[in-house]
Amino acid sequence: MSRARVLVLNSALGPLDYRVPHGMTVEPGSIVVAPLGPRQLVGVVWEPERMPSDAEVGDNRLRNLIAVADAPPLRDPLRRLVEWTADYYLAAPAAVVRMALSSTAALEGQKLVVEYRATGHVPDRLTPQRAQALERIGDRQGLIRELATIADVSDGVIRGLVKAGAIEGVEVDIDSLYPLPDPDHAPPALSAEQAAAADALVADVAAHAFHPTLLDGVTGSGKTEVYFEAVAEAIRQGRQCLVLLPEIALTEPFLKRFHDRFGCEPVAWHSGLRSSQRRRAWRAIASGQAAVTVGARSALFLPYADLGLIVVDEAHETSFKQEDGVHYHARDVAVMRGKFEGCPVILASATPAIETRQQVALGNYAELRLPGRYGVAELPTIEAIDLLEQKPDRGRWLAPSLVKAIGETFERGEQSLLFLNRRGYAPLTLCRTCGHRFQCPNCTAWMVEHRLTRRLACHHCGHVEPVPRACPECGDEESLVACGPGVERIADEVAALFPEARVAVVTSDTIWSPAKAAEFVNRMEAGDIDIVVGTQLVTKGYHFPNLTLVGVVDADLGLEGGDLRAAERTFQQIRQVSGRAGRGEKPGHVYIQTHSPKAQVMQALVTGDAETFYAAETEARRDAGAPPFGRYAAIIVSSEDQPAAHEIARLIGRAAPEVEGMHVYGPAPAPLAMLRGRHRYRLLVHARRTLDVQDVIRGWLGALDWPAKVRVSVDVDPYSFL
DNA sequence: GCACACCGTAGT
DNA sequence: CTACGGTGTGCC
Repeated sequence: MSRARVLVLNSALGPLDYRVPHGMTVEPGSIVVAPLGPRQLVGVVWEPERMPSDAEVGDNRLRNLIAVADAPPLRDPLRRLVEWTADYYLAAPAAVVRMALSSTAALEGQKLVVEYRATGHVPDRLTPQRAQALERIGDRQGLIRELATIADVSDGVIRGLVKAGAIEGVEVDIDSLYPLPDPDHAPPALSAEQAAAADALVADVAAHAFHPTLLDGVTGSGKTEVYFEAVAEAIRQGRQCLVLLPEIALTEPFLKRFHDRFGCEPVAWHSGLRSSQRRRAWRAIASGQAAVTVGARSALFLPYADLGLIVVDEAHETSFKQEDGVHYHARDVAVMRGKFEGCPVILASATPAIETRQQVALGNYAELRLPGRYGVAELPTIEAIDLLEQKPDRGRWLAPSLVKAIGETFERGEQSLLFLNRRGYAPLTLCRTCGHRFQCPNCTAWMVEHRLTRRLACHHCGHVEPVPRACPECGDEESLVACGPGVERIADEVAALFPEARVAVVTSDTIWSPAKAAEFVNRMEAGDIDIVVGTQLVTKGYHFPNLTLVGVVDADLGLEGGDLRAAERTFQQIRQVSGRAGRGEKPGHVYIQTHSPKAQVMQALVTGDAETFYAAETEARRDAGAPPFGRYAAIIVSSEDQPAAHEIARLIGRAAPEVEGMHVYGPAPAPLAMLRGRHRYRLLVHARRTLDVQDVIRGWLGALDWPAKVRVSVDVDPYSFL
């Protein structure tokens, strides 16, 4: 009798064994449908020795597999990646497999749809509508609805023509093919530096071997053009490429640049896809038809048929770290995928993470540097504005010299960008009379006022409520005041200062789809916007030659909270947004508003001396035993029932094993003590780099038990300390 | 994660 | 005795 071990898509369950019925064949990686109780679940066949089950189930208790999906089996490298990810991030293998099978519609097999086209036969009764339809349709083919639109007639006319034999139906695959990018469509003229870097990357692609490279170039140095040459080489070899971007908003400008270089768009993968688009992309990726896929981090686990190159663009971005579900870091998992697939991995960044630079220092990653800006563009001048010296008026946030610079830029007909990493109008609303503060009912967080939507919103759980006229505490009317600035408030200030200027607010609230991003890019390029006020969304990827001024409204914002990467993140973010200035022929200027212009980060930004900053930051990390010289893991205990969460957190704390080279802090209430209605406690594990913390935590938590209402999640290599 | 069994209690 | 919600457990 033939049995199969199956990872069913249920995170609460380990691998389950099934009987393979007569006439069915499966192999490791086969995607199958399995019965589970009264239900049917999708699962993946796995090697039993790689996925041990805790209790062997006898042959007589096995149920039959129901079906094998009409999709290629998950290949070895992907299965090894799933195992590694589950192991490293202490996640259920099923939760990781789920990311690979992220389109249920794709598993339903090939689907045909009937399209219609002219037969050449002229019908006996040729009415004017029929004649018009046949003429406009020509040799085009499509659904009846589409043909009717093309011909500008009702679908009744088309149906009549089908009946009369002038149009016939043909069955075609519902998933139309993606166009093949042409590696020689429009090769750019590369500088000598760029060409040298491109050559090295092309050689790596040709070598068909795992080889991670940090492509380190200042903003505007033409990193994209360089790695596009490696992409072109992979296309020539008929192998697939994956380009990871940190957020959906960046896909739009990327698609455009890709189209310019390769003559068509790549396959896009992100959370905004409709299920039919998702299905089409998934099947094209699995069959090998998709030559180049660009996507958010979730594209990393897709079942590429033959992956020849992985690029992680803006590789330092912290948004590559997934904060819920499986807490993986896409940059690190990308390197592992390259290792299992045996293909090169390019990490492109103007401000690489210290972790990545350390890998270079250790000789694990190669490095290619692009020190100069491409073409005529010069790096912008950078100046700090001391907010203690140049105090904006009460209720204002822009210092006089920045206002003056914005005015001059506007006069010259050039564009300005003001960066503030805070959505909405004001981060806190309170009552002047009684001091009441608006707090989210589900989270330990203030409600943020959004004037565009006239709502108070919680940025953690999405709870929204209308802004009341009167204080809910004391009933006073007109007593509510907004405290602190958000981008909307800065936009108001700018509009008041420069009434003729056209101001755009760019945040995830206004740019929530690739189409919205495209619209913004078009308006910027057409010169329909004079001043942009935006969050981190505008700090990277965009290339606007007429944008010459960047103002950082509050450079100190990211330094609050004492996160171990705060200084590094501030440096990266401001450096990145500075890079938006002066990318064309006109020189760029950057003003950084800060309360501590003497601080090391600010000095590094002003002088442009990245090396000194990185060296000091690296030493500080080494002294503290912080990553990459030591490791952290966070254990988060949460429950709607606060005493239960507290009790289990204490239980876990008491059970902490004594391990040489490891220290456990807490439990303590998490900084976000309540999130989405769940009370949270945190423990922080700090360990020596060489210690297998995952193994220790597995043993530690594995010996404990807690009620189902309490959730315990582990965040290995945490980026968020909330 | 979900379906279903099991339990207690309010309501008849 | 039933109707309902809350909790617990197996699923191969």
